[in-house]
Amino acid sequence: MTSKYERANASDGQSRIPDIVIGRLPIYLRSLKILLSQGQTVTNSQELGDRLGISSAQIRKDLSHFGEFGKQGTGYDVAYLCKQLEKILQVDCIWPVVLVGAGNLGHALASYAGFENRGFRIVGVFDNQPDKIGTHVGSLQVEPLTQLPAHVARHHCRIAILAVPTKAAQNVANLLVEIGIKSILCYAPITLNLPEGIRVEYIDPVIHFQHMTYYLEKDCLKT
Amino acid sequence: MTSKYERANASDGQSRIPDIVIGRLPIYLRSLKILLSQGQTVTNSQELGDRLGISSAQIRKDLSHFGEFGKQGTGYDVAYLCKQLEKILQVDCIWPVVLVGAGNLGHALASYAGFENRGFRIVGVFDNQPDKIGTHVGSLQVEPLTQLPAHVARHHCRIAILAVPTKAAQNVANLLVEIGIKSILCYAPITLNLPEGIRVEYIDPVIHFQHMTYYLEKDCLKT
DNA sequence: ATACATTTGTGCTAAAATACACAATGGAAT
DNA sequence: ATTCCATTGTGTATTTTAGCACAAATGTAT
Ligand SMILES: NC(=O)c1ccc[n+]([C@@H]2O[C@H](COP(=O)([O-])OP(=O)(O)OC[C@H]3O[C@@H](n4cnc5c(N)ncnc54)[C@H](O)[C@@H]3O)[C@@H](O)[C@H]2O)c1
Ligand SMILES: NC(=O)c1ccc[n+]([C@@H]2O[C@H](COP(=O)([O-])OP(=O)(O)OC[C@H]3O[C@@H](n4cnc5c(N)ncnc54)[C@H](O)[C@@H]3O)[C@@H](O)[C@H]2O)c1
Repeated sequence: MTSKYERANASDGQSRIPDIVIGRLPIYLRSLKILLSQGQTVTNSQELGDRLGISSAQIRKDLSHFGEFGKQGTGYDVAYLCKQLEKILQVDCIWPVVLVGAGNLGHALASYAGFENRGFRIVGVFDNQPDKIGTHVGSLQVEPLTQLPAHVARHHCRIAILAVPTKAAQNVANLLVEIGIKSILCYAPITLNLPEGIRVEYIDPVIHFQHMTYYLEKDCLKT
Repeated sequence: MTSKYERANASDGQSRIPDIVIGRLPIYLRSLKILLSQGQTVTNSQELGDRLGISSAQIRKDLSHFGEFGKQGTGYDVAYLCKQLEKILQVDCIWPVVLVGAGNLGHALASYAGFENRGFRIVGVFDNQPDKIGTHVGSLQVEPLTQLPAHVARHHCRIAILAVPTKAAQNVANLLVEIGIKSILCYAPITLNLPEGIRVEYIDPVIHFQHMTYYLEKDCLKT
């Protein structure tokens, strides 16, 4: 579905940076931006690691894939490292995102104010139920699914949020791919089957719960 | 060969099963339950792997940590493997969960019907804003935060969902730990600092988006 | 009964990820 | 100017994770 290594290291055309490293960068960025908002100007791999529960060596090695951002003896300039990470992740801009499914979850997402200052904006909300269409969610109005292709084309959307019922998810995902979406954040509790080159990430709280319960002392309600 | 399995706690130095293996079991279970609901009685590691984008060997090896569940030449009985995975993950029961934060996201979660048949039930919703208290979310009524400790004790809750604003998240998390919560699913975009032994899992859609954009052709709005 | 087709469970190998440890560097103090 | 200290960036070692490949088991067809 998604090849793990797609982008070359800037300094070496051959080498690829492990996806697991890329996956940690947004965590670093999130923490750095909190430091920045608190007025801290300098940090170091130890401090950042302590905050995140990651070893300092891990952080240094991850960053070293992309360049030298720190100063020996001092650490990292918070604002500078933020900027660099935003550039690496390509979030030094605002990506337009379409949201499909204007149900309970869709409403929460559409009215969420925390996307914009981290690089994303929901530019359209779509549903196939007549009674949903025209209703307001956040600052947007729900549009019919038939408008989705034109909307994606007009806004050059490459990212979609899938917040439809499980039974509709695969079909809607197929449609999204057909009209040019490259990355899907899927909230439906199902693994989608999509062509190579389409990246799908999943959010399913129950997966997290079931992971947690493995480690808990059993003390739950009998069924 | 080892038909017994042990809980992989931190103290369990000898025979602990890698956390990454535990993390895949809920994915297997989710897929198996879909097969089951479609009436399929038998599957095999190849089919399951194809559906999930995981190698068949990986699946067999993961399962082999816990026992022998398959039949050579045939594969796995879907219902039986489901039952076994539910037992291993300790979701052959219903875990009571408390939800803190009755905002947009809290509403979506509280009214979500998909928890119960996968082992979880939200038994209380809490908020500290007077205007939220008493309002209905799903089938529950929002209670004041002051009621939380008694509620957790009464229901023997060990799991909490944290859906409060970022700036309140750490404080509320500290409270949750004090009153006996062992596992937290945190929706606030922040890494919590909590004592050893408390498990926290995070859901932050922006982390997923920023991971995706690394691999996308840059074609987003300039800021 | 025998041959054949499948698929598991697993010992071993390969690859990936993480941790260690330290030379090199920059800044502060004396 | 020199010493001292903190911290980076990275070569190497260790640990963890994934993949390979096949004997053993099971069912089916002849
Ligand atoms: N609500 C939650 O907190 C929550 C939690 C976990 C997972 N989920 C998952 O997220 C998804 C959405 O959940 P929800 O609670 O918002 O459900 P919902 O039923 O409230 O909303 C689903 C929306 O999708 C629309 N829809 C249905 N078929 C469609 C189609 N073919 N094309 C476009 N729109 C379509 C419906 O009209 C509805 O508005 C579900 O898959 C659910 O399992 C939700
Ligand atoms: N809405 C989304 O789709 C979405 C998406 C991503 C992340 N999040 C995150 O999830 C969290 C909740 O988001 P939301 O959109 O529901 O926000 P919200 O503002 O709608 O709701 C937050 C709720 O928490 C309550 N609250 C505040 N302080 C509290 C405290 N100390 N104790 C108890 N309750 C308290 C508020 O009264 C409010 O009801 C936030 O951290 C947000 O960043 C939300």
